[in-house]
Amino acid sequence: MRIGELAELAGTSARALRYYEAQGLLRARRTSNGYRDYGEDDLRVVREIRSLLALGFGLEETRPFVECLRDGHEAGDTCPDSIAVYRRKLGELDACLERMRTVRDHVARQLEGALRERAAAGPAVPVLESGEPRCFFSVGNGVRGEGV
Amino acid sequence: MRIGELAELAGTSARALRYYEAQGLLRARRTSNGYRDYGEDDLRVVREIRSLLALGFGLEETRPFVECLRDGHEAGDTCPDSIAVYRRKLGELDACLERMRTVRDHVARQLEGALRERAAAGPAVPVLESGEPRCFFSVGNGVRGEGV
DNA sequence: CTAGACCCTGACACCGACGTCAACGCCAAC
DNA sequence: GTTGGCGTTGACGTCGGTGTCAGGGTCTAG
Repeated sequence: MRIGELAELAGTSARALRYYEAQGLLRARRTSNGYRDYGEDDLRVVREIRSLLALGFGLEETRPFVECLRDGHEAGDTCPDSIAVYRRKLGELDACLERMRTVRDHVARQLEGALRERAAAGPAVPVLESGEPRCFFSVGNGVRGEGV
Repeated sequence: MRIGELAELAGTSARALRYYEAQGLLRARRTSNGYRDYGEDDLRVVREIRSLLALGFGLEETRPFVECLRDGHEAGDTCPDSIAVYRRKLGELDACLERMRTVRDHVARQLEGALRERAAAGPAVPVLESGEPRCFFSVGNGVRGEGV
C-alpha cells in the first residue's frame, strides 16, 4: 500500500510516517516510480508507535518496541528492552503523579487562603469553564500524550 | 537596583527579567545612562511570577497576579482574576491527575501482561535506574514546572 | 589609561512531533 | 491535453521560557 493509505489506516498523517522513517523507525520499499510501498507489518509497527505516543512515550522510546516487532515477535512489548522502557516509564509516571499531587494540594491551599483573606470583593467568580481542559503531560522530555 | 541584582535576589536571570518586561509583566524606570532601575515592589512582582511558574503556571497566567500586586494589594492572589486562575488551574491539575493515573495503570497492566507472556528470555531486566526521573508536566500549554 | 564588571539591543538556538508550503513528478479519467 | 489527486524532497514554522552569542556602551578601581 502507499503512504496515504497507511496513514489513514493508522490514524495519522503521511507527514508523520515520513518523519518516523527519517528517525529510522520505519523502512519503506519503493515502487518503480519512487513511491513508498508498505505491507501489513508496517501497519502493525505504525500502530504500535501511535499507541505508545498516545501514552506519552517519546518517539525514541518506541524504538525497542519497533525493533521487537521487526524481530518477528507477535507483540512489540515482549522483548527485554521494551520491558525496560515500560519499567522506566512507570517510575517516571509515579514520580510525576506524586509531584502533581503536591502541586495540586499547594494550589488548593493557596486558593483557600486567598478566599479566606477577603470576605467579599468581586462579583462572584464564575466557578470554572475554560473550553477544553485538556491535559498535556510530558515525562522526561517534551512529548505530549493525548488519548488512551 | 539594577537588573543583575534583581535577578539574583529573585533567583533568576537578567535574560528572564527582560523577557517578562517584553511580555508586559514588568516595567522598569531607566537611569540616565539607559540602565533599568527597579524597586522593592518589582522584586515582589518577580517573586510572584517565579513561584507561579514553578507551580506549572504559564507566564500569561501570572498576569492577573502581577496586576493585582500592582493595584496595591499586599498579596497577588486576592483579586478575582487571580482566584479564577487558581480555580482553573486546579481543575486542569485534577483532570491531568486523573489522566495520568489512567495511563499509569494502563502501562502497569501492559508491563504485567508482557512479563507473563514470556517465562524467561533476557538476562534479568535491571529494575530501574535512570539518572534523574524528573517530572515535567504542562497543563494546557508548554509550561514546565520544577520545584515547589 | 585600561582592565573588568556591569549594562544595552537584537537575534539565533533549543526541545519534539509534526503542520504546512513550495515546487516538482506520476498517473488515471475526461 | 488537461485537470486533479496522489506521490516526492526540502525547508521553515510552531509552542515557552529562557541560554547564549555578537557587538556595542558605561562606569569604577587601580
